[in-house]
Amino acid sequence: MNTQPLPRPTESELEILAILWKHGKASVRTVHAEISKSKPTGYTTTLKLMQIMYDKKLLTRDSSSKVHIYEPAVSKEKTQKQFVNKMVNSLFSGSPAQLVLQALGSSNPSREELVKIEELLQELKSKQ
Amino acid sequence: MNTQPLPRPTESELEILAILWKHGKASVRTVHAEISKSKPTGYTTTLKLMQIMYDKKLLTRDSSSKVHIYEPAVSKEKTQKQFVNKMVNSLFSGSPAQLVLQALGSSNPSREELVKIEELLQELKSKQ
DNA sequence: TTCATTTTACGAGTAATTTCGTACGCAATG
DNA sequence: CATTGCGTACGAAATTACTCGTAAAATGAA
Repeated sequence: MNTQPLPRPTESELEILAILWKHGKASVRTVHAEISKSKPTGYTTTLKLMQIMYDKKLLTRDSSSKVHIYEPAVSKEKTQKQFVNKMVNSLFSGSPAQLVLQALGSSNPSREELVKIEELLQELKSKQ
Repeated sequence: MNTQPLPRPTESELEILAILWKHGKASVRTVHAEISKSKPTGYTTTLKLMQIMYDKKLLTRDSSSKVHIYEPAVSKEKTQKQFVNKMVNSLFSGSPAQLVLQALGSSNPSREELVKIEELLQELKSKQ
């Protein structure tokens, strides 16, 4: 039970999630250090954002010691799906294949990736 | 040469663009009628949004008659690219192929679409 | 214990997006 | 020519997202 859909993360929240998906767990300090590599921002800004994400249940945290340790409460895969769906609906008339064509067209996939895609393609074909 | 990148459309602006891409040209009345099928909203809300989009140069308009006729000033394809890029960067570590795998995985493409994707795939392979 | 440092909590300001009320113009109808 | 209906313009409120200053609690070193 209890699988109500969490709100879609905002743009800034996504940056934080990306870092936490990479690290697994981290303190605000760590996340902020990482973020400020690419964009200048105050420590308390990152803190506040992570607190909001905690309230929204996008993150969990261990507050048993002074330094709270945060962890993503949503998986990268689920979140990717959420955004892909949204995009397919709003920009690709509900057709994922159209998105695939667009994404493939503007990419330079390695041979390895091409092979993976082909495999998946064969599998889908056989299921039809 | 005046090809400065236009701002990414917001979520509501995207709904309007979607309708205009379908219709080619349309009045506020027409767009609003279409939008209010799916979500209740005031006429002047749609009007204001379209005026803002006009100011931002996302739309052009013919105001020679009383009823202004609006038209998209950005192509569907360019806009799709813009959003796909953004998404690839923020959620797929910059790898379009990862996005493709995700999108393919959660889709039920028709045989015809599968074939199109395969063709593109072969083309990419040969180019390598 | 006292002091400096690190961290969280909280309130509030700013900015962007969305919403809508109101005014006003114009044209058709009586 | 008044009235009604339909359109645009515009200002501003409401909502959401982002930013930061300040205060207070916890920690640990002198």
